[in-house]
Amino acid sequence: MSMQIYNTESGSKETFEPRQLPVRFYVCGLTPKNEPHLGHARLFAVNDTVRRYLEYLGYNVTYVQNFTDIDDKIIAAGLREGIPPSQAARRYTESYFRDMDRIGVRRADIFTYVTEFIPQIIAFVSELIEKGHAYEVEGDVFFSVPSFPAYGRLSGRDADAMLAGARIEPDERKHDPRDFALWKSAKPGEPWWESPWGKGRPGWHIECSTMAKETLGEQIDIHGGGADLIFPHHENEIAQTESLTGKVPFVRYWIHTGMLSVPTEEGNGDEEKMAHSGTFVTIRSVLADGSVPAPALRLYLLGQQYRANLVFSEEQLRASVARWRRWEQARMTLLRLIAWAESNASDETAEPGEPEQQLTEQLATAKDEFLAAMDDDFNTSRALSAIDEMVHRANDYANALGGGAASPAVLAALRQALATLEEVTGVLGIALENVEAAGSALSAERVAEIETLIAERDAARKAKNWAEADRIRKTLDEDYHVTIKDTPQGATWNVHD
RNA sequence: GGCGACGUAGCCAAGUGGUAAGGCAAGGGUCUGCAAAACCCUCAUUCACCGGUUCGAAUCCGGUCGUCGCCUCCA
Repeated sequence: MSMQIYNTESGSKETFEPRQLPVRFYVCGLTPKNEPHLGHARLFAVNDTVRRYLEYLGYNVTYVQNFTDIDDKIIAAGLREGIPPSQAARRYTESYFRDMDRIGVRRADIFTYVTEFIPQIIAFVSELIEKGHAYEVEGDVFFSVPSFPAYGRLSGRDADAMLAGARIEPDERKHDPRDFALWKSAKPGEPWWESPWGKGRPGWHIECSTMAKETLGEQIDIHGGGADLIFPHHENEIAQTESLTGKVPFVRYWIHTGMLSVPTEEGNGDEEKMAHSGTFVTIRSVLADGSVPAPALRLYLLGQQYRANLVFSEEQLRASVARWRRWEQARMTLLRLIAWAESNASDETAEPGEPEQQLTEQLATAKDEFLAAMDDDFNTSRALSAIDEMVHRANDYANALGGGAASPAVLAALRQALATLEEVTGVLGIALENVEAAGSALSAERVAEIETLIAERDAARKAKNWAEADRIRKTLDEDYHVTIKDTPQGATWNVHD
């Protein structure tokens, strides 16, 4: 079964066949005008997962993402904070990297900034004018929608619908109400660049057409973005690029991620799309108190098929934290058992026993399901279930292991289970250790103290001095925030909140 | 008003013709000196509602109700 991708343009799943290698993948990034919110987190986590899966399948991928670092909202952000627009853009670009690093979104191969492509944008616009697809009016340049008959192909809108539904008064300088700005003349006090049409700056839309062409070429394989960009942004990108190059299609697969909304404060069951009317929950705020490890947030965001709209829910976020902790614990258990098996090796037969064979088969079946789910338009919800199954089976196997010595077959089975678990979670970009918690790691002295106490407790337990054993456990719990787990292979511990 | 999507258990969510995955929550049990974690069992005769097609539908068709997104800055 080959991989299927739902293409917005056709409205159906299509077999993925890249035009050429590397796969050319462009994602509409954000306008750095504020702290990134959960909607951004979802968008970039989803596209990062698509990228990781393509690479997992063996494709080389060139992944490009832009920052629209000049825009009305950035100018407003600069005014709001009393800093130049460029500085506001830089500040929130840094916020983007900070937050995305935390939730495991890998850096793009190429990040493009609109302000670094002004000459190319001007050249693009000039050529559109020469080819009769654009016209200048008083320092502004507009794209002529009627010059591009295929307009509306992506969003499924016809001209009548677009005109009938228009809620804003069209600029009367436009030849057609649907025409949109390619270049905007500068108003007093705004940043500007020199152009053949006077001082001004790029309109929204043209930057993506230009930067995609400059970095990936005239035709690309995958273009991602939020579902709210289908119209007009992506419709306009198609019009600009195809009018310029004459090559169709500009994009082979359009991938649009569903919107994330938050319940309104009234609590009446209504919800509002994130970033609409200024309503948004920042990534930073969700991760602030440490109760939601960053990988668990990513797990939450991948919990639904990416095209569906998602209503943010604290309760579901907590459910994802619990799920992630179970995975994390399973990994810890495997690591612990592998260490134990390595130091307690027996020279028994290397023939795998019934439990080992069973575990191996169960994990292979679950992995097949994982791959089938990902092949089916990146159905991460299904894929997560497959990982649950792996964790489940690994824990089951671990529970059945006794003390004593481990045969080579046991060690091999444990290593195989760990490798499988890390492989599939790696494809989804979900780390199985809380790197941020590890950053506040205990000192060596502290660890030594803890291990001394554990040794004392073991001695007390061997002597069946339960009162002393419990006293030590209580000390560890309250003074060291350490939870003890007794296993057939010895006591283990971990730090809790 | 136009375009599109959706409506599955207490919550979230897979499932596009063959008899309802998974997670969280809840209840019971196993293991344990007691715990913790894990594991086992239970938890939708039913998929918004009404008709229709079919041997058979959550899945297809028609209608009704409801929700959401886009059409305007947005990821």
